[in-house]
Amino acid sequence: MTGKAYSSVWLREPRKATSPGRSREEIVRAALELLDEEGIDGLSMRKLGAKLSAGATSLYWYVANKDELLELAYDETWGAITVPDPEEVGWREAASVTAHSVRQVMLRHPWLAHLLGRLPALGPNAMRVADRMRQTFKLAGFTGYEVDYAVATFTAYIYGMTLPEIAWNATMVDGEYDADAMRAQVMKAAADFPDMLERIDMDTYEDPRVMRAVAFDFGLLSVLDGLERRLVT
Amino acid sequence: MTGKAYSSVWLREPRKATSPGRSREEIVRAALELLDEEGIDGLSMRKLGAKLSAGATSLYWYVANKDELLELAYDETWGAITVPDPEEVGWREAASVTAHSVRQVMLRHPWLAHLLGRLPALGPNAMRVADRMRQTFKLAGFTGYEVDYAVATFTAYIYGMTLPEIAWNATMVDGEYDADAMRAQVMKAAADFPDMLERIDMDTYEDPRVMRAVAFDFGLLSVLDGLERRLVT
DNA sequence: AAATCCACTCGCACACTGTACGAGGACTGT
DNA sequence: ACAGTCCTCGTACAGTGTGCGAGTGGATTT
Repeated sequence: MTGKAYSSVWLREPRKATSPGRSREEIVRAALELLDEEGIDGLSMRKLGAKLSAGATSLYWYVANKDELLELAYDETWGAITVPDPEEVGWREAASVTAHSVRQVMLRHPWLAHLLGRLPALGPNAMRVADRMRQTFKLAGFTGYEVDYAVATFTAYIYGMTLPEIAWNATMVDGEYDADAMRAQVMKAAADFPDMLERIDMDTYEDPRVMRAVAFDFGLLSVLDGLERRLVT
Repeated sequence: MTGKAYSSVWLREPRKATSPGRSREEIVRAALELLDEEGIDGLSMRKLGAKLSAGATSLYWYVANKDELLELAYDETWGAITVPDPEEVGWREAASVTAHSVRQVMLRHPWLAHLLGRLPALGPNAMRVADRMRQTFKLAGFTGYEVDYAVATFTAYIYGMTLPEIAWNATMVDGEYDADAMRAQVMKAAADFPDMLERIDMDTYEDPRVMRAVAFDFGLLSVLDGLERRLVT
């Protein structure tokens, strides 16, 4: 027996927008605003309805449920990602620009941290980016499954690096915590590990934003070098 | 003016367990069971209370709130991670074993996907692992901030690679979806991208579990090679 | 022995969530 | 005028985390 068909917004026909006022696009746009302003918990159907001067349940005409709405908003952000044509700029440059672009978009929409890697990325924008990434690593010289492995490694690095950065921003920058007080407390937690203590002490003299950016470049260079090395042998 | 002090379970004194019956440890253990069995949404204070034959709000004597409970459960899983002494086995071997161990633990506790990179990892177990990782990359030859960059790159890769794997398992393995039906639908979503279609077609002939493992090793090798390359120049 | 204290339990209540349902309104084509 | 379709939304339900305050039982102090 076959199981239930996998269901995603992208696998169904959208409702044709007959009414000029309300539309799926407008709802998604409003949802994005709410998400950017108040984060993932700030988006509730009631609030979204109010923002659109509509009843909460009216939205269910355009969107099957909240998850579907998130899928739509999710794909929308993929649209903002720049993926240069690798044929023009070379694969390393293309990969590098892509990586930085993904990071920037993630930092601009911190709520993505809760969706990335959880939702299937089947929307047209995500597909476009994924396709371009494949082209990039094909041009680099990968073939067969190794194209996938390379893309997976590359994106894994970007996600894994940016995710904690978002979390950090959420508690420290937007949050209401005092940096000095926090460091003092973290040092208490690390009391048993002299090396970690020394490490934390170093933090005092550096701008964490800059550090993050430098770390990202360092890691990106490493990952691309490591991938390139798979090609020569 | 100073902001609010950052608050985490680890930065407070735990309540001494005077009562023999209920204790913080027992609550965390029960929470872990619930999380493993029913996932992150399966854990509610009421359900957890019922499991322990207690009222939901009784737990608040031992734990300040749900987030704190999650912090405790979170750290518990770090305890299961194997980090070999790099002095004994060499840094590459130590890193490799660590990476695989983290992946295994994550796959065994899929709910971690919702916490990793979101919660600060300040618990004793997480600290132990972090410290060992630093030793590993110090032994490799990194110094100063580069130790951090290397560790961050390394862990970013592991998280970023395993996170989507967990999501995939959740929908396909534990989920109720039919693989063939899903592939057919995904192909529809990728209709505009001939290269992606070709790629999806390849999937038919491979065991995805094996593919994931191979991909992980491929990427790990790349990352470690890339990091090693930072040392020689 | 009596009184006080404190560790602990928990029922109730509040504000909030997603969304199923079904009654209605508005507009179209016949 | 009637039928049908598109669209709105009030109400309701089952759930969530958790603040509050009353209550209980055992140990400590007077």
